[in-house]
Amino acid sequence: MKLSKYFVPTLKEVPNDAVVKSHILMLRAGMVRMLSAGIYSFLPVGYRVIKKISEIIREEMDGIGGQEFHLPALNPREIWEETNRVEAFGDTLFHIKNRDYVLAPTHEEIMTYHARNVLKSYKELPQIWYQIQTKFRNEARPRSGVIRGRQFLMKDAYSFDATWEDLDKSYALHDKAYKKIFDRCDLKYFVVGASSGAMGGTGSEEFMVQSEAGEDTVAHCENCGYAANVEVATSIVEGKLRDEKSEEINEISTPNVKSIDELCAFLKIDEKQCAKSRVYIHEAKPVLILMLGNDEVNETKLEKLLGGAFRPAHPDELKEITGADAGSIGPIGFNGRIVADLKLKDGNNFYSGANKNDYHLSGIDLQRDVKNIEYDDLRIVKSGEGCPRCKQTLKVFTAIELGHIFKLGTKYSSSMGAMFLDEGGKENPLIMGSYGIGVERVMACYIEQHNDEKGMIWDKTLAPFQVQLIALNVKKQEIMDAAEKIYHSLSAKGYEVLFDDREAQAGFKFNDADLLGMPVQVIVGDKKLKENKVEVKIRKTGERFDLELEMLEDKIKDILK
RNA sequence: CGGGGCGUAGCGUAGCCCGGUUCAUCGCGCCUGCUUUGGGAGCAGGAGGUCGCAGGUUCGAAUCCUGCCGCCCCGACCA
Repeated sequence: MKLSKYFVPTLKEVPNDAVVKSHILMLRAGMVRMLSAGIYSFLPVGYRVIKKISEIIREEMDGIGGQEFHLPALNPREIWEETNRVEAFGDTLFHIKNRDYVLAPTHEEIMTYHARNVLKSYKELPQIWYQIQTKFRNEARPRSGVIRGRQFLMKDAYSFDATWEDLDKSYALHDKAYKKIFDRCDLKYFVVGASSGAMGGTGSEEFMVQSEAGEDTVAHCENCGYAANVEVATSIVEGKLRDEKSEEINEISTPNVKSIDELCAFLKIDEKQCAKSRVYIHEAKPVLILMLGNDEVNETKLEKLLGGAFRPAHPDELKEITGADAGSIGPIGFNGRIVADLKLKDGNNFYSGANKNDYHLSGIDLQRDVKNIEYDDLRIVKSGEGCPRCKQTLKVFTAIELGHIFKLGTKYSSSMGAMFLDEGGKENPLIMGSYGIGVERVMACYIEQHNDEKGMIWDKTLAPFQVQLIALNVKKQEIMDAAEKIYHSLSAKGYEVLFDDREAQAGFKFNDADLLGMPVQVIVGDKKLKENKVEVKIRKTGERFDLELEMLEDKIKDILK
């Protein structure tokens, strides 16, 4: 492809509404343009990457026996009523105004619709059906460029099995295929497991990539692969907190000390000696939650423990319940249920609020002084804590969900009446799984992981072109002749070559080439051509060297092998 | 949907507080010509704008007021 005729509108400056690295680079490299919030046009270079990712997905899906479909995005609303998902999706579902259609946000219903009309016998199972197709979701807030859009490409797959054991097999096949896909795309990812357990045998796994643009916060252990959403993540409780000798309780005047940090500074103590208090109202009764130091309460865990609705106490309630304001509350004399995080278990010599404004107590022994105390895992896991599985260090960070595999069970087949006859002639609902990959997210995540200050860095697998051929000074006939010759011979060998034949300064072309980030740059210039040589630059390493013209093809073959 | 920010040429911006003789600025990009050609060139000339939209205040509005639209960020939400 000749760049002089190819639509690649690169930008030198960063468009002001892009914040996320991948978004900035995709815009600057002329790969995408925004049409409206969360709606993007893919330009030729960007679309080449999408096609390559799609092709890898196809190969791996076909490899596990998947059959590719292409379903309509326009769906009659009534099909969605069968599973009650018009209501479930609510405002996220796009509705067509002048006919009773919706724009499909996913395709469980449509796949199940086809399955119920066709799959009548266990002999026809298992089936894996998939497609790579545009989805529509009326996201309240699209963000991060292509990462969260109102219209996006998704590979969605659905499995139909006769038994739960067979579902496990279909699920395992997808798990394997997904790992191959993301490995081939050269993504550094990890898997977050979640055994929902709502229906026997159901489960799901999310394939995640670490990114500041991520929307989930996860705890991950690089050593053993433990990964969990921070809402449910746990960490090991380190060491003992109990000193040999328990001090006596002592009241200390602490004027204007509110936070743990202020308390530590004021008394010159470590935060690990402090028990922080949080009061919640559960079923109209106060519950005191004690946390060690600056640990935060994980309300998801708390909800599991308390069951039912609860909320943080209002400031005026605090005063009424404890006799003090936030900052001076503690367990001694607290009238109500007291639950402490496991890190505090049976500890002594703690500092905590005195339930009297501007006073704290020292020498609190939870064993001795707080008789009715309960313990549970209530804290939000923080980076640096120990992995619950292998005790190595956990990292907490935000991540993007790239893919999700899910054992659906019979939810859709039951509600839509998709039944088959088993060996005994008995009618059963099909047992289903669903499996998704966000195609643009694969691209965005790749760019997030493979870039430098100059631009993107493509590996040969996903690169829009493998070689960027740069002719310096296109007005010189010898240079153009040589470059044209290289262009045609490499193209003839099947290489994808982007030929920069534009009339521009050398620096301009080098910068564009670095921005676009093709794996290999071949530079044809005056001086080296006189020695019958061209220069080759490897984008990833920055390495550059001169090569005899005759050696070029072999070398490129070698680099791209 | 709540909070914050922004909207001036293809992109990035100045001017807005304090309305008018800097009032539409500057850089990049674009067009023409000449020069230049190994890290985003130089000179000369040129094209490109309903200052997001609508209404209001005023002798006069990019500038002040009201409403709307759009975009970004934070949060809530996310089968």
